[in-house]
Amino acid sequence: MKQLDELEEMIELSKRRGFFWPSFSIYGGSAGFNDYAPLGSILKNRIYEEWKRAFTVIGGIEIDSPNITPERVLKASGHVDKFIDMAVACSKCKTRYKLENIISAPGSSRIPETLKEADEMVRKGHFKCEKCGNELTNPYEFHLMFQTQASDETFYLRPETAQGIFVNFKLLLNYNRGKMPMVVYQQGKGFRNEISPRQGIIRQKEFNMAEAEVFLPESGDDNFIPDSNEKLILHDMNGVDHNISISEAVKNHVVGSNNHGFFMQLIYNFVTRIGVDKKRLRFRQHRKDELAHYSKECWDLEVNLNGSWLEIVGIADRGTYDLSRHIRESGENLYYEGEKIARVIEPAAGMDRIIAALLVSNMKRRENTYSYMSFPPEISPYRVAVLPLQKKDGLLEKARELFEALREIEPYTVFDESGAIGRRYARQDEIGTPYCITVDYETLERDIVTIRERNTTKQIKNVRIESILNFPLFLKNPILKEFQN
RNA sequence: GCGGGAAUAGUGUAGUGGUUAUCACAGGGGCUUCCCAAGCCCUUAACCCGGGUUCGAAUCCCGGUUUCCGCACCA
Repeated sequence: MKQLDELEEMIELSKRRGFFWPSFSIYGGSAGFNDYAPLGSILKNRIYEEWKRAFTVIGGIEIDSPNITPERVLKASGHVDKFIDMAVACSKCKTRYKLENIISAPGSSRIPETLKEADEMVRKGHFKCEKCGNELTNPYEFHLMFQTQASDETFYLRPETAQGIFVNFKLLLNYNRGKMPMVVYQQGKGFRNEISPRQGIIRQKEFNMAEAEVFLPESGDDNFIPDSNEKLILHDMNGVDHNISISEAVKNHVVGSNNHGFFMQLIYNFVTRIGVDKKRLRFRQHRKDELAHYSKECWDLEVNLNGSWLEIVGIADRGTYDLSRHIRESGENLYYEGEKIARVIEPAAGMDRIIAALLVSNMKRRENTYSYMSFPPEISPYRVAVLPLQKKDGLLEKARELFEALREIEPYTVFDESGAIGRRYARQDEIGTPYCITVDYETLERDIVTIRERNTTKQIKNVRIESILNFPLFLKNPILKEFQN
């Protein structure tokens, strides 16, 4: 078998065991789309639960708004103008240029609004291809948002979930009885017409995101204060690495505000809590020239995969950009306390990339070369497996009886009777099931079983069945604490 | 989007014009063992799609799709 890199290995495992796979494959597939398979679907839900938890414990509230968004909304947000690029390709050497970059050269004019206008400007400008010197002609539009029509109105599939929150600001603030700061989060799909989707779930045309809009009072910086002393790597806009805690980073003005720092910390805690390897993480600050049209300061949480850095969460300071725009375009009162406009910090997570990071982080290999997934038990798709030591002598029936009972308190329980016991442990290891319960001859005699832990392969013998079934949450069972010693 | 490789069971692969399409792992069944993918037997399962060349195509040619690597793009 050829040597796979860690990403290829993860993709291979995902297809084989059922975390995710390419969509529509019986019809030849379609680039940039993937299905979450059965295990991946559970995993994704688990991660969303943790995301919700992280924001709910600080008082956040959740909404769920449509994917299909009227043009007016995205016009106001700036996406319609910023997301439809015009480009020119060199007819000789095929090099492509963004029209914006070519025209906006020396002291020149505004950006054209229509294709006709662009064509005219390109003709007059006599722009030359930088590579081969050929003259550039025939600009074309490049849509980064998917467009659709309904009853003569133009809609787009949303490129981010954020706007669904901004347009609801007034209703949300009213719901929140006027209280600021206000934290609103949303999970859902986002859509971008990527030119070249790559690497499974890492770059897709339709993807899962989770965003939170943190609405802050106009002034002050004491609403949320980071308080962790854990040192992280902060790679600033000048390319300098700071190995300091976020609290220190705020004091040293590496990070712009306490509020911003707090949410960087919250995101870091969330991502590491679900099991992404700390050693693979760093924060990287956006340079001025790469900031989004709405953003003043932005820190990406990046994960190291295959030796290169990949953005998994962005924490952006959007300032008052979005609310101001919607106030202007809609004419609605999106102020608080009269004339004040809330400032916004936005953590925006790419859930699919987090899942990729999680899978790669947890793929472990034993000395005997067999592999296991070291997910935290709360995150593992299945929490426990029930295995008869063999099928004969009533063990199968006894095990099934335990399985049926256990499933009532822990639905994510697997039953596996086929093949040798070692093979079944290995099977559960590969999908990350943290505990296996084995039913053997002593179970028949004395109602006791053996529990085996995934990461260590250690076993606890002589566990009474009733002491398993008496706990409403299997993972909270004190018996499992023994594995921690 | 461009350029170059590639596409064969669930996964990884062998196969340079005529094969019953190779092998391993995984899966299912059985025997054996009875706590870590052991062994033996049986078994399920594949040539990306569409055209063309040819008596004959998994194999050669063209187009498409997907995928990988570069370039570009990534608000």
